[in-house]
Amino acid sequence: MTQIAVSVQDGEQKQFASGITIAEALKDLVSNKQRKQIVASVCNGLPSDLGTTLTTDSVLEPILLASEQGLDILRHSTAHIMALAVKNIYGNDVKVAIGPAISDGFYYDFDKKKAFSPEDFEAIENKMAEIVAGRLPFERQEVTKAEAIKLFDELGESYKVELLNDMEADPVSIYKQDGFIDLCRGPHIPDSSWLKVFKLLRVAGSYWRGDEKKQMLTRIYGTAFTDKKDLKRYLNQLEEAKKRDHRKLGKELGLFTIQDQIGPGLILWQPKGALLRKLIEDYWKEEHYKSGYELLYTPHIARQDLWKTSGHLDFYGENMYSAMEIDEVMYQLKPMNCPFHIGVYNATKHSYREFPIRWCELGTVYRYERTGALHGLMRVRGFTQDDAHIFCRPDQLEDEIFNIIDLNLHILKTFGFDEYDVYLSTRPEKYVGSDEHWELSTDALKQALEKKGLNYSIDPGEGVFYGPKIDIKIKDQLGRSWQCSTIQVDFNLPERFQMTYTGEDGAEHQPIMIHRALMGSLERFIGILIEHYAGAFPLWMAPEQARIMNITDDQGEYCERVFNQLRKAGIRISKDLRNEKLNYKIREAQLKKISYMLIVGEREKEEGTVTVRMRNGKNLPPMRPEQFVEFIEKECEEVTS
RNA sequence: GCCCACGUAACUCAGUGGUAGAGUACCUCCUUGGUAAGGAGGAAGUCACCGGUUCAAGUCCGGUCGUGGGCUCCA
Repeated sequence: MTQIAVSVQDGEQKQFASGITIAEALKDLVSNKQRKQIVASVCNGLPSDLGTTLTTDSVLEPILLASEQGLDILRHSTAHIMALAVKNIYGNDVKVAIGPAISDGFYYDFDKKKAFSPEDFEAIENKMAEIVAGRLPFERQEVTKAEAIKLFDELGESYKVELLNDMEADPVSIYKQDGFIDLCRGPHIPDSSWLKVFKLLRVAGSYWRGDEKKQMLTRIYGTAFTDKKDLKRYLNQLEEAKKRDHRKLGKELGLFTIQDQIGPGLILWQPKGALLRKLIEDYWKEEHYKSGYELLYTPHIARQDLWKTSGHLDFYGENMYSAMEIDEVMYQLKPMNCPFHIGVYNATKHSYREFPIRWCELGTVYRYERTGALHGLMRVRGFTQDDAHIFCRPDQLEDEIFNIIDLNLHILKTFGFDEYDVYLSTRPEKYVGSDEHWELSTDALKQALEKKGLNYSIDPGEGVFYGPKIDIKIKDQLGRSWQCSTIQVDFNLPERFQMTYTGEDGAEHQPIMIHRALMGSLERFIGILIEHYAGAFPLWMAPEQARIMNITDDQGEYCERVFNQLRKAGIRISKDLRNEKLNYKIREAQLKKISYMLIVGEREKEEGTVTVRMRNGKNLPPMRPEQFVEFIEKECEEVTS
C-alpha cells in the first residue's frame, strides 16, 4: 500500500496509508483536546471536510470551530440544515436557490408560492433542532457537471440547474444530508450535532441573483454561534443599534419629522434639529472661509436646456423629477449643483492669476429615489449637499487635492470621526477626456494621498466616466462604515460648458474642475451623527447645552434672571421652572440628553451661583453664571478650533 | 419598483365580528419636594384612506397611500 506524508503546518510529519481521512490523520497529529475544536481543515491550501480522503502528501491547517473561518463553515452548514428542515416541512412546495454564510450569519433563498412569514420560524427552528439531535452527517460526493445537472433536473431544483449551467467547475461537489441534496462547494461541519446555537432572524424578499427582472424569492436570515453567550451578545448589539436608530432618537429629541402629508423622503426640521443643523452649517462655513473658499447661493430649478448641456438629462435623467412648464419654457429641479457653479464661473472672464478658485455651497438638491430605498434621513428625496467646486490649472491640481483632503479630515475629526477607509478609483472602460489628462489627475490624486500619509486601496476601473475620484468612508461608534466624502476630477463639464481662462501665454485654456463633497448629504450626515453619539451630541453642536431648573418656586425669579443672562451670552439654554420635583426634572433633562443641568435651590440663589450637573450624574462645584459661560466656551473651543 | 410585516390619542402600545382602551405627554387642582417618575381629576381618536362582505367591521376581503425589514458578502 502507498504511504503518504502528512503534517500539520509547522508540525511533525508522519507517514500514513493512502486513503486515510483528514479526521483519522489528525488523531495522530494533534492532541485529543485540540481535535474536538477542529471542524474542518485547509488541506494543501484548499478548505476541506474532515471526511476528505488523502491520497498525496499533504499539509493540513486545521480550522477551529471558533475561528472566523470555522464560524463561516458552521453558519454555512446551518443554512443547509435550515434548508433541509424547510424541505422536510414543505416538501416540493419549495425550491432551493442559494444559501451562503454572510458576515453575521447566513441566509437561504427559497422559491415558495406563499412567502415565509416569521410565524413559520417556530416550526422550522423545531425541525432544525430535531435534525441537530439526529446527528445527520454531511456526505460529500463529487460528480460530473452533466450528472449534477441531470440529478437536480430530476429533483425539480431548477435554480441549481441554472447555477450549474453558468459554472465553469467540472466535476462539482454535492452534499447529501438525509435525502436533501444540495450543490455546494463546502466544506461543512461533519454532522449536524456540531450545531449548538442558532436563531432565525427575519424574512425578506430577494430577487434571484439580485436581478429585479428575475423571480422574487423568499429569504430567511439567521445566525449561528458556538456559544450561547455569543448569540446573546450579538442580539444585544442589534438592540443597541435599535436604541441608537436616528429615526427613533429624532422623534424623541424633537429633531426632525417626516410626514405623509408632506411626502416621503422629505424632511421637516424641528427647532432642535434645525439648530443642530445651523451649528453644523456655521462651523462648515467658517472652516471653508479659513481654507480659502468663497460661498455661493444658487436656485433650485433651472431651464431644461441647462440639464441637456450638462448631460444630466442623458446620464442622470432617471433620478430627476419631471419637468415643469413656466411661461411655455420647461424647467427642472436640480439633482446637482455643478451647472450653477459653472454659471457663476462663466459670468465673468478669468485669468490664470485668479486660480485656484474655490467655491462652496450648501446646495439643496432633489433626486428620485425608489420608495423601497427611502430610509429616515439616510436616504431621502430632497437633501443638502455640502458641495464645492475648485477650478485650477493642471500644475495646481495636486496641491488642491491635498488641501481638500486636509480640510476634509480636519472637519471629520471635529465631528468625532478619525477612522477612515480611503479608495482611489481609476479610469473606467467608458470615459471622456484624453489619456494624458487621466494620467495626470490620477497621479495627482495618488501623490496627494501619499503626501498626506494615508493608506488607500485602488478600485480599478471604478472611476466616474468624467474623471478619477477619491472616496473616504468613515467608521462610526458601532464600527459601521459610511461613505460620505468624495473628491472627483471632472474633464467633462468644462468641455460641455466651454469654460476657459486666459493663460500666461495669452491664449485661452480649459480649467480643471474638481467636485467635492465632505459630509455628502447634510441630512444623512446628521443621521450618522445621531447614531454615532446616540443623540448625546458634543457640547459645541448640542442644540440644548444647558437647562436651568429650580427646586422650589421660591427660586423662580432668580432662575429667570440667570436664564436671560446666559441666553444673552450665547449659551443654548432652556428652563424648567415647573412645579415638579427635582428628580422629575432631572430625569426628563437626562432623557433629552442635555449636556448640563443648572440646579438652583436656596443656597445657589443666596450665593448667586448655579450647581452644574453633568450628563454622567456628577456635579461640578457651584459657580457664578459668568464662570459657566467661560466654562462652556472653553469646552467648545477645544474641539472646533 | 418587487416580496413579507405593519398603520388605533401627540408618543409607546393593548384590543381576533357586538358600546374604542392603557401608560406617558398635555390641561386643572393639591403638593414646595436637593440630583433619574409625588398625588387627584380632566380633555383628547374619521381606528391611514377608499370600496366590499355582514344585522353588525378597528377586527374579514380588495384597492390606494405610508412605514419597517430586505432585494448576489454569489453553489
